[in-house]
Amino acid sequence: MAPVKSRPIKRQSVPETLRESLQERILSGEIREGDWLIQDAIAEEYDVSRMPVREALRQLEACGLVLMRTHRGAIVTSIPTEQVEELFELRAMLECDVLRQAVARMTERDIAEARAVLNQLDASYAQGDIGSWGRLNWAFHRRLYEAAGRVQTLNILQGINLQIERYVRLHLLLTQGADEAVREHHELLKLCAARATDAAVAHLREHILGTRTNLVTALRAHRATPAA
Amino acid sequence: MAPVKSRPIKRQSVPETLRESLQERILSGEIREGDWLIQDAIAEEYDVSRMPVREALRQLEACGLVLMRTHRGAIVTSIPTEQVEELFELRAMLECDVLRQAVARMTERDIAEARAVLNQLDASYAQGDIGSWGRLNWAFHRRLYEAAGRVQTLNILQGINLQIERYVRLHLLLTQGADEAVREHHELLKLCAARATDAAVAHLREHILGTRTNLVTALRAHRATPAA
DNA sequence: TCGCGTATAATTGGATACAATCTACAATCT
DNA sequence: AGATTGTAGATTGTATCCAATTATACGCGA
Repeated sequence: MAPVKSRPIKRQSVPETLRESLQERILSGEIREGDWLIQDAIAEEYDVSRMPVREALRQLEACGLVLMRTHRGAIVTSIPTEQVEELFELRAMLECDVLRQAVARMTERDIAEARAVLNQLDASYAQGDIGSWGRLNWAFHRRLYEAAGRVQTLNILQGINLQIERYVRLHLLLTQGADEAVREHHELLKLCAARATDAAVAHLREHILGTRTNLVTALRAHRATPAA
Repeated sequence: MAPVKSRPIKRQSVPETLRESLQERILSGEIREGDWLIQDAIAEEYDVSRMPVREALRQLEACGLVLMRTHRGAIVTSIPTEQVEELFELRAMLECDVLRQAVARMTERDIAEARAVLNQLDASYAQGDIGSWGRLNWAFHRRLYEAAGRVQTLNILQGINLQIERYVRLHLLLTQGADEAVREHHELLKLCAARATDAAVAHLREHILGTRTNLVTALRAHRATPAA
């Protein structure tokens, strides 16, 4: 039997698997768009063989973060600005739809747990922990939608979030702050708690599309500069 | 310059890679939901080592067709009926949105090529070639939407299509025919050609949601039976 | 007879070695 | 000089072997 040993808790924000580590390095920008991922180099760096590396790369390919071509290796993908814009518009459509269904079924517990995540989100924002902010941002949105019971929609939204997280982080770095988003989150939660469905959905739409506009503008400017 | 050498054409409907072969066997129902995929068995069957099998399984896991658990192997996933229903509703929302944007930008060439795909679709239907039907059905829809230039939306729709194709094929097998869908496809194309955007979108919505209702009903009945 | 613990078999995860393929550069030909 | 071809290096794809883990079957005792 297990002795009085402390449980092997998985710390949440520290990448454990090879895939998670590489994913985090891509999302954080340490590994940049267009960089080649050499299996041998990664294997040596993590002190494993190339096999686990290949598995990790396959998974990253599935997420759309890298592209693998036979006998040519894996390259970190880059999403054109127009497609980043498109992804935000997809978010607006899907999240508004799922939020509408969620609000009607939300329990007090749902509200409370969403508020708890929001508090963590505020904390990470106050500390300037961009990595946690990106993760918690999606966690908050997701928690709001869970009452809808739309598993497949959430899966797709999670994939979209993974795609855009790189640019959300970059946006935070470039603009140094997103006070507006913080306020909008609180307002959104308040509207949900009041069961003001239409107002909540409208607010969410503005929140997402507003972020889209700001982020896309910053991204265009960033990409226009030669090599800042 | 290139001599009179014939191009090395890849035949489209014949699975070439291991992943494509396994995928086709899952979609066709030869490998069923809940079946375990034993690496050794597959490796021997295809006369390769287990390495390529593992790569293929990882890719299938990425598509959502199989689920891999460490040291426990890979199992063919099964989508609950409610989630199949949800996927069709996602299709309705996303495809209607993208069709609206596409119709305005369609050229005569777009129409003509969509019609060409539709003819192939009719042919495969006449021949009872369910495998080709499933593939061409999506190809037709996709061709209609391409003018919208919504790359990310099409990617997501392609993923959804892959998930539901198993059940679409099953539906065709069970109900022995989809004359209604054939007519609706022609009507949809006609409305697009006439640039009747609202009518086309409304028709598409009915087409998808109608298919949803029929398919879900059949699927529920099929799954309710013990082991037919 | 049922539950439990152990031993054995089956299966997967990873490491190393080798073969196949691609890229880059230099030498050669027109 | 420009284009083409050949060769060397780097990189990926696959096979084989071993370790780690899980599932199964058997035996034991209550």
